[in-house]
Amino acid sequence: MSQVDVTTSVGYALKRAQSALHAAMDQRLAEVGLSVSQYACLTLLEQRPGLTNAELARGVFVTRQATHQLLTGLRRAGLVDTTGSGRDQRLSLSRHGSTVLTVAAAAVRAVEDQMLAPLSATQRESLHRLLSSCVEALDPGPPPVG
Amino acid sequence: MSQVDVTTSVGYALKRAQSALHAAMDQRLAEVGLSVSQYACLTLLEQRPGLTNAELARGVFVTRQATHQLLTGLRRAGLVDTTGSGRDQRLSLSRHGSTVLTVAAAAVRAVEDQMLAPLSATQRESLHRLLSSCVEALDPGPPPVG
DNA sequence: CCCATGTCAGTATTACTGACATTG
DNA sequence: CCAATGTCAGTAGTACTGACATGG
Repeated sequence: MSQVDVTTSVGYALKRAQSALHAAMDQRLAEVGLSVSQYACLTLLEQRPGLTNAELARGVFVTRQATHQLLTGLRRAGLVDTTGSGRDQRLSLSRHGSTVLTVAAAAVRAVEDQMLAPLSATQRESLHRLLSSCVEALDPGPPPVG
Repeated sequence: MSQVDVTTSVGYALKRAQSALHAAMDQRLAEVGLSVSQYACLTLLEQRPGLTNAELARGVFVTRQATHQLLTGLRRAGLVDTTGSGRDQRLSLSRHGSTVLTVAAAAVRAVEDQMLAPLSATQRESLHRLLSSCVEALDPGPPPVG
């Protein structure tokens, strides 16, 4: 009687969908040796090579300390290269990193395809547009990375 | 060039939306002294009074150990009552718990309303339906609590 | 001098696995 | 006996805040 019905709540459906997606991604990415967070970093670095750690952090919405230790693992695995020194250390995928990301991205795409399988192309676009509206309504901030 | 474009990916939009929603809920619920997880437990207990801890755990998709410590906090705060003993301990909201949940639910509803503000009633139903399809496509398991 | 950054360290939170007694 | 449960304990993974040196 507290005015929130789980079977009707869009928020609940949203949580369930994201949770299922994350779980599926986590499972598939584990086969490539990546966590979801690591995958997110690699994806951003591929699309925007030359980011600094701080910029990367802003791009994935965590602190620079969090990405710092993420990157420690990625560097140790030889997936990410650092060029430059001092305050201005630029990040980019190594050759190996690109290869791994290609495999990982294929796995992620497979999961996403499974999720969207019951939807038509029009419905997929609708979903994307509706979700984007929701994000903007909650967070009027700037989505892209500087 | 790894076939995943962040600006097009439904999965990314989904993650962003849920993340924004969770953050907003977390902030509002903190004013009532609840975490999102605790709120989820209270909501389920209101709709299905008499659940055991193990059933509650299945309902919120975590282990019974996780809900056990969640409940420790909720009991200490006087929000949840336990009746019965042994293996069959039934849970329910206390009078105070109901009151708190009412306030919390109002806060959550406000957040959800903000999120859905740019959407028409028809669009909200669409979004809910599309998300439900996604969940089912990823996880053909049974959603409800036994 | 100032601000952003890289980095090290510690802390908090959370859910997990393991283990065990109990109960129906 | 067995399966499920409540419970205690330890572990892991993650992101956080604090602090400090550096560099432009």
